[in-house]
Amino acid sequence: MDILKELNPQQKEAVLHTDGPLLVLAGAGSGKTRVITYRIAYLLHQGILPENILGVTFTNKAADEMKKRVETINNSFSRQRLWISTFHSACVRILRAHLKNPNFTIYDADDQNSLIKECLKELNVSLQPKAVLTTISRAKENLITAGEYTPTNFFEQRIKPLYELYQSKLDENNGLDFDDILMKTILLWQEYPQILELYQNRFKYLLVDEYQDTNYVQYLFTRMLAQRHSNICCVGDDDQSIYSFRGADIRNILDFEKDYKNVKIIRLEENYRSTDVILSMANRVISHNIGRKGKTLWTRKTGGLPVITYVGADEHQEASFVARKVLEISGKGGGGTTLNNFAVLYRVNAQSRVLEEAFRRANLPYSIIGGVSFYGRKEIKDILAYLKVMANPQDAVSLKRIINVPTRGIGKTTIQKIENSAREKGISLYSALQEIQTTEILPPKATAAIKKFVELMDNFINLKTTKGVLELTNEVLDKTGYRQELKELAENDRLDNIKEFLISIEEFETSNEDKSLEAFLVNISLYTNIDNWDDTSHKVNLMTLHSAKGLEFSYVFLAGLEEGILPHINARDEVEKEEERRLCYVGMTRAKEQLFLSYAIKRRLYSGSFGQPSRFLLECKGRI
DNA sequence: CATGCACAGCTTTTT
DNA sequence: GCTGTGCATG
Repeated sequence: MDILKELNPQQKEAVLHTDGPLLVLAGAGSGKTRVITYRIAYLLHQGILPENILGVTFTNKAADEMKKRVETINNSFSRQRLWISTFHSACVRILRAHLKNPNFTIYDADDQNSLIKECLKELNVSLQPKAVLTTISRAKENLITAGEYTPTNFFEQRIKPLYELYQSKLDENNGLDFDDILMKTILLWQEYPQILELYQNRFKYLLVDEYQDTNYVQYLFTRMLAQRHSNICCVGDDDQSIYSFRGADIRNILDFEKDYKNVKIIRLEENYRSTDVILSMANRVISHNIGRKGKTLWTRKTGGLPVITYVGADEHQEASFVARKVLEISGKGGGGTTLNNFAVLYRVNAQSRVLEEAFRRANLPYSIIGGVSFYGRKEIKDILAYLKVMANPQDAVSLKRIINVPTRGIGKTTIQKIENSAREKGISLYSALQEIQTTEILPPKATAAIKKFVELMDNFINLKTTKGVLELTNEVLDKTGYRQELKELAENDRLDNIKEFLISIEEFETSNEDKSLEAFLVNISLYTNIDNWDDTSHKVNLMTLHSAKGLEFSYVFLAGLEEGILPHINARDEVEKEEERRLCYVGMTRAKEQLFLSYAIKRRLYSGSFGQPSRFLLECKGRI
């Protein structure tokens, strides 16, 4: 097979070792994606059926890219039958196939927030919604249901009833939060072993990307599937584990040898990305971490441009320096390097503002990756809420979001009354709205408004059977007066966003087999802002260190290398400090040609003051 | 029911 | 120091 010639000995070994558990410790830029894609292509070449392979990644972008790359190597298989997807979309697919009520709504962070606020109010508890949600999420990540949750301290005692109420509300709404998607899949398998068996038999070959970032449920997912055939290949880098705050457990990769018998471990240590100068600096920083699997990256690219350290008097100077350097390098020789080859990486989103100002002053186009996502915009969420109610009228969170948007005379007290009556009767909020015409607990004006709203929604729901998503959405925009209102208020940005949203629907309809409203909503819910990032437009990329993982750029700036920012002030113990160090390492290893490190002596951020150079700077240079 | 003001709260966030 | 949220007012 010709393709094997394009691999180095270790990569080749990883591709050829198809049977039995395999752990590939792939350093930054060592051709990890190449190994996974070639491995899949090789399996197919060996006559393994596409439906017998499952590849799991963390982002849709990674999954899409992988699928594309497999296709370029080997085009003679049915792409429909090959599953390369994120953990979440794989689980949604499984749940939709086996759950009694498969038209569930996926609740995002916003929806979760509204729901938990309701719970806090109802139970008259004053805790931060975020803290409660994090605790619940952590429980679900560890497969602990509301019923099983056993408090061990006062805080958890207060959480328990909240978790129970929150979960019962989710169930009533037929809604699943992101953690439910994973947890319920495992619970399904535990309850119905024959369903698990079905998938064990189907997926004879498993590939797991970014294994260092898996949490307990994700680990279980792979473990349970692999139990039968043990053909599992996990690829990861313990030095790039940066999501422990989301429940990622570095032990999954460190204990791989204990979990499986006859484990083969292959290290990919040749780096094809960075120059020797950059790499040795990154190596020096990460070597300060203990508890690593241990590996040393090397490169054939000897020498290279020097790493530049800049000390600014304040954050504005630092930002000007970055903009100046970008101008200088990109302008060199009248053409130089295009702007998409530059990235500015920072620890916290709040740092982006000063940088943006500097780029605007310098007339340099930039794009921010992350921050508020497109689908997180109010107008998009409003329209989506209409579509969600159509797909699942039980979804009271979405229903309450749009019941008075645009305003149609259904106020807070009215909603409260109907909610109460719904609870008394034990029916959904939407059913209560439908029944309202025959009761007289409401003033005639409110009753009329509700009647009109229900008529509108019922009409939409009827249209669902005959019209596609695009037509439905246009119908919503027109019949609700939403578009009209935005026009009257001259909200042009929002109108543009809606136009873009309509375009994304068209794209969905042309590129997907299942064009149903339900499929569209799943698609949207599981998409994130990094997924539709256009890395070819000529703009400087601004993003957090977290968002930068998996990406590479010719020129990389690490801004704000100060004690308190990186490592972050909240990273208190040594374990957390090590994760900050890995974050720094991830940032450094993004650079292909040149790396710039900067910090400011004085910085205004959250009214705090920083200014001490980061310990990581000292560690990599030995001096400042 | 929309508007305005005070006030909390602020790390990262693949889904 | 800034921004989004929640409550009170008109």
